[in-house]
Amino acid sequence: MEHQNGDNLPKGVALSWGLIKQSQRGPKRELSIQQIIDATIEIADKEGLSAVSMSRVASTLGFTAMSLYRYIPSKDDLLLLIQDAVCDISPLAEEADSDWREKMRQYVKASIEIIQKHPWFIDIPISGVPIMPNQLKMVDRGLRTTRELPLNDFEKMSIVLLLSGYARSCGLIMKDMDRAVQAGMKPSEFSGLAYSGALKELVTSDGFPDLYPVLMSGAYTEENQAANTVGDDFAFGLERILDGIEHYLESKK
Amino acid sequence: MEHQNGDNLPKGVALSWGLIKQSQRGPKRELSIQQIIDATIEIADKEGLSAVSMSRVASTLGFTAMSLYRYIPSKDDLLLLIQDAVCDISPLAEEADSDWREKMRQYVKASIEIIQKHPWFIDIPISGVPIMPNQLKMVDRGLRTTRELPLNDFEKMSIVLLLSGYARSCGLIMKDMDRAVQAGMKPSEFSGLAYSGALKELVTSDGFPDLYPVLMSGAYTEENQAANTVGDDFAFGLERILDGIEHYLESKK
DNA sequence: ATAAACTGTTTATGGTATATACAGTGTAAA
DNA sequence: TTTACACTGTATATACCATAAACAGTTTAT
Repeated sequence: MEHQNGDNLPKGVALSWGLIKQSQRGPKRELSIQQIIDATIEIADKEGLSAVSMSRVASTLGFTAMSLYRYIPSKDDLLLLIQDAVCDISPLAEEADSDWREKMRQYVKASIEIIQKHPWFIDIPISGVPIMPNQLKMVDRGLRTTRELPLNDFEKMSIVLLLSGYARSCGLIMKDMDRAVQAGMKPSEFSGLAYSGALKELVTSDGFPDLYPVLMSGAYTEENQAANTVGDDFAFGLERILDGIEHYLESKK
Repeated sequence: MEHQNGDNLPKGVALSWGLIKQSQRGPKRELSIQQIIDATIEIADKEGLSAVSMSRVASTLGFTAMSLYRYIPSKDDLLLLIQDAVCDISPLAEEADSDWREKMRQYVKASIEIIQKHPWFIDIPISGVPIMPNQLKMVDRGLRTTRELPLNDFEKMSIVLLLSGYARSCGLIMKDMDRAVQAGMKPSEFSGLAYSGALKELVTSDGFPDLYPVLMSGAYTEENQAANTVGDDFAFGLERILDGIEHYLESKK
């Protein structure tokens, strides 16, 4: 039996699980991984992921760039760590006494909110199936929405994949909208995206027969709707997913 | 009326639309944007996105790094261009005489295949709503699956969002699986992901009550299934989406 | 007391994207 | 034909970046 601490994990992942032994000798540490993560998130929130560099993070904390490497193996690991950090949803909303549809709605909503609070989240490419603690907490919470349902494990995982993928898609678009609004566009006159005017000249009815009417009507760039529009669209797609799941549950009886 | 060529577009986007004027004077160009794009894709396909640098691309073509800047404004633009380039699905499969469910299946399949053929695709963060020609071709094709359906433009866009987001989620996971298999893991004995052993020691039933059984059964890391498993999972989620859409269509009657 | 193991820093290396200045080249206007 | 110009690809230079290596100081175990 292998009772190893699972050290074949990437170092950044091992760090996030707290699997790093700390020997006693040597001076006390003046920094902590948490401080580094917090500082990095603050920079990324304010100025975007491109503003994050090792020296920038370090100087924010009053240290040199190289000092960070006593705590974190590489910048890529740091990015994984901040991605995992913002997945911490410890104080999760009331979810006890609601049906599975409402639980799934809340799960998707929570996932989207992470992206909205931290738009850089989506700029960090997903390297694979989640294996970090808070990300797995999210998966756990997603699975919880299916706890009472008569589904096998594969079915449950597929549903979580469905929901989280949808949340990611919505988060991406809502991030766009938020950014456009913040950039000073009045929702009333131009709540759509910045390039809708140009697109309308480029998208022809010949080359894009099905996109053309949707673009012209403003539905593609969400022009003629208030800020809650995407919220509505978001809800629409989600309800279709939930309907599909419900239909499947009924078909199994 | 503004009959401008829509020059408020980002330069890389304008390039992809062929909106760049070409004056007559000066020496003939020895390169072309297409050559650059092709060379970049070839490098990325073989060695991953991290192997792509301006000098690497240029030297592959027998030129200096700076020469590329006579064709492409920046590396970021180049990445957008290759992302759009592989979205070219001109020879699209038979889609004429099939019902909408089958059309949607084919659309999702085509989207996933792009990611499988070009695993770097998902490593390029999506900057926003698609505005490049081939990406819009994909959107157009997605909308086409809804042509015969009694839906308004917003409903159609929501459905395309649903389908493309799901394709992206599946593509991500299938990319993982492919990579693991290529790395030499025998599907029979260990078709799961590399870290499932470590995870099983870290994910406790207290902290992850709903994930724990799923992980232990092997469903999370897809251990005990052949390579086509994800194909099955992929199909499962998609059928739920389609059921949900069908349910909605019926409810409108 | 001493050696070991750690700390943060300094310095150095090789990489990156890309601004700028340049010499050559083909076309358009004189 | 001459000349001016707008382009070409290149060479050079800048400023950044991640991070390896060497270092001097500090705490603890022996």
